[in-house]
Amino acid sequence: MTARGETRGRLLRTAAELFQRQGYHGTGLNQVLADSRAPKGSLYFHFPGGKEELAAEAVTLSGRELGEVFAGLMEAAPDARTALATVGEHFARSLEDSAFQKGCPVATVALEAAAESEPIRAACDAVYAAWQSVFATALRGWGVREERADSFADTVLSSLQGAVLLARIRRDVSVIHRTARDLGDLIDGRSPSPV
Amino acid sequence: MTARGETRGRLLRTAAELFQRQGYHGTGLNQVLADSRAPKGSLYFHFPGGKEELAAEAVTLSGRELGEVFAGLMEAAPDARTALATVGEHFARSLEDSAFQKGCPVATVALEAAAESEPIRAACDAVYAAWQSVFATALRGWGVREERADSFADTVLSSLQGAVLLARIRRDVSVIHRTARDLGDLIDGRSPSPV
DNA sequence: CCAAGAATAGACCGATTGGTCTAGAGAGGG
DNA sequence: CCCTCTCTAGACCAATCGGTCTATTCTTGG
Repeated sequence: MTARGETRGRLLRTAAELFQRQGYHGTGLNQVLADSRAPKGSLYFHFPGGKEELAAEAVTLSGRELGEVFAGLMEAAPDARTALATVGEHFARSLEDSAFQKGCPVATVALEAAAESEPIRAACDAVYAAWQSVFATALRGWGVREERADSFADTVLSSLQGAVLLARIRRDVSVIHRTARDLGDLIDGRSPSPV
Repeated sequence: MTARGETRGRLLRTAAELFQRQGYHGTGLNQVLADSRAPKGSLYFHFPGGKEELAAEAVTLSGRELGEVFAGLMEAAPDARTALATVGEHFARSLEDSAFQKGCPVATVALEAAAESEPIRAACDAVYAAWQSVFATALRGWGVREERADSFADTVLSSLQGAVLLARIRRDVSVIHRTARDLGDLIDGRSPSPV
């Protein structure tokens, strides 16, 4: 019937999706259970730590997947400007395709739960660290000075996170594209491109 | 005894503080009531719309106050670089003074509730629009080309929001300072300053 | 073929949630 | 003085919360 570990995976997927849309406290376990078509016993069998453990793993999962998307986009892009535009486009499409419900899969849970749950905070921290590393590696490949790559990658990560947040609230993705372009200007070290 | 409207104001203050620290769904009305030393009847008398109306007004309040702080800092700073450093310093101190519990008073509630409550979304939207306007005005005063000021102000707002988010998760404010410096570089239109 | 462990299934729990409702205290104008 | 309106006070409600527990159904190795 159900393959080993399938229920566990389905719970994780459902949880990741719901946490991304509704946040940590805004998502009830009963909803996760119903959407996963799993009984409560299975949840606490696979995640003895309860909601907290489920959230930490869900964030880790979506973070790893999105990180792999980033890495792929970085590899395919010829330069920083193009890469940032592509990443911005990815977030913009995710927002628009979900009626502005799905922004960053980490940010909401991070802000909500980081103060009260160390495991969740650590999971979010690890995801952001991995993303930053992807950006830093790519920037080095495009000739950014070694000692500046990490710092720049942080700025890229910050700006994108903020832009996705703003876009979600405004229900308008244009801020993402403009921010991505400004980041390109910054990394190229040239004066901002005229509009 | 209690002056007119005093209870209402106390409820708003308490709510703003708790929502900033714990988010919308993470904060129960009973806690707001207890911290405000107000009975439930008063809450629903002053805020017939319940929790939703309370949150919208609380976000508006803290947003306006922080916006005034921004305006003051902009006015006092001689140039964009200095101003951004000062704003970053303000957020950094808020985080450190609160054991990384108090980041942006809007972002958490915005991400949590924007999708499910239009009044709250609109309130957050208005706060961000006001902040953006403060930055844009200041940038124009520092010689940024008129048609670029609004767009730059958006990038500044995005980057700061993201940096404060990252700093809170990492429990390390350095990303705020570095992002503020990079923003200064961008606006000055010069190559990034060597480390 | 059967015993043992893995996993499912859901009833059940106390606590808490946001919200409603009735009663009465307090103050100000007539 | 007293009536009226504002506001306080908190009991009460159904619904939902995250979590525990026991019973049962699979699956698999011996």
